[in-house]
Amino acid sequence: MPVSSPSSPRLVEDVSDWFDTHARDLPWRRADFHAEYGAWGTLVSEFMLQQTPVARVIPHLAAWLGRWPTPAATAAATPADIVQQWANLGYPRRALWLHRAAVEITQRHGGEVPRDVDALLALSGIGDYTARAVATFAFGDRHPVVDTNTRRVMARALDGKSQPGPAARRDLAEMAALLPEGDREAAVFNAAMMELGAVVCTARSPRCDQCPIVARCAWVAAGRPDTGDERRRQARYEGSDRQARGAVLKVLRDADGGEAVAEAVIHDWAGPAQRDRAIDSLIADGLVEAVDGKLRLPR
DNA sequence: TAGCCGTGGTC
DNA sequence: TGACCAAGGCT
Repeated sequence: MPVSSPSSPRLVEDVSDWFDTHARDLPWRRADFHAEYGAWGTLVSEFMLQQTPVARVIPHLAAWLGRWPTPAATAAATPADIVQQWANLGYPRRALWLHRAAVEITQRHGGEVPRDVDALLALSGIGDYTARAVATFAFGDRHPVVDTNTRRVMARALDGKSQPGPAARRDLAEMAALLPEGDREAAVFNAAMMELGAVVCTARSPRCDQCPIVARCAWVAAGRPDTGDERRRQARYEGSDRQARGAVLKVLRDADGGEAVAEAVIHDWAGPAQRDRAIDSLIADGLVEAVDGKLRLPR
């Protein structure tokens, strides 16, 4: 007898059925998106979705793929163009990693996004989540795809906890044990768990009255207790080096030719020490170049 | 592995 | 208002 989902077959079925009727109509879920951009489109969307909300990604994704529809086209762009086009999506190192991944795909894989998870993991900026997301959603293969939404749903429904613990390799095994047998069914279930966590089983104020598995949720059965939160808390952003880096980069993105004198990136809230620290770290990351006392986006 | 890395919306 | 949160990954 196939072990499709030993502990909760109905849970898998109900989440998948709910997804069939409630899935949001997102660009990267449309057939014409896959027909036009293939696995590269999926890969780019997943890069942008790393820690950036769906609503902010959508318009940037269309513009990006319209400009650079293939790995080869992306690889041929300059880092300056890449960082500029990334605009305010945040975490601009991701833009550089995406560019690097495009170069690697062009060099190692003949310009075709690899299907193998290990080959995907070997690309810049691709980790456990993105590698399996591409293999599953672009190629239809059967892998556990675990993001923060999936981990929260599992923590609540299966473990009776209000929030998931810190991300761990064990999450992949837990999700793998739930996956239905068929490739197609597994892909749907992966997407369904993410969707449920994103729109119903949310971090704050979950909509349990709209949940397809509320009747089998361990956390609800326990009375929705606050079981604590072991996740790391984000460092304060206001006044941080991250904010200083963001401010410096914004000046360069907005500057004519992506170039500005160092003095022009001073900010009232950042002293010269923090400014220099931000600039140095941006240079170390390859996001900024210093030439003749001027700063510019990398060429 | 813990700390770090943007930006803007939400409550 | 400020803390929390977001389809993570790298070092």
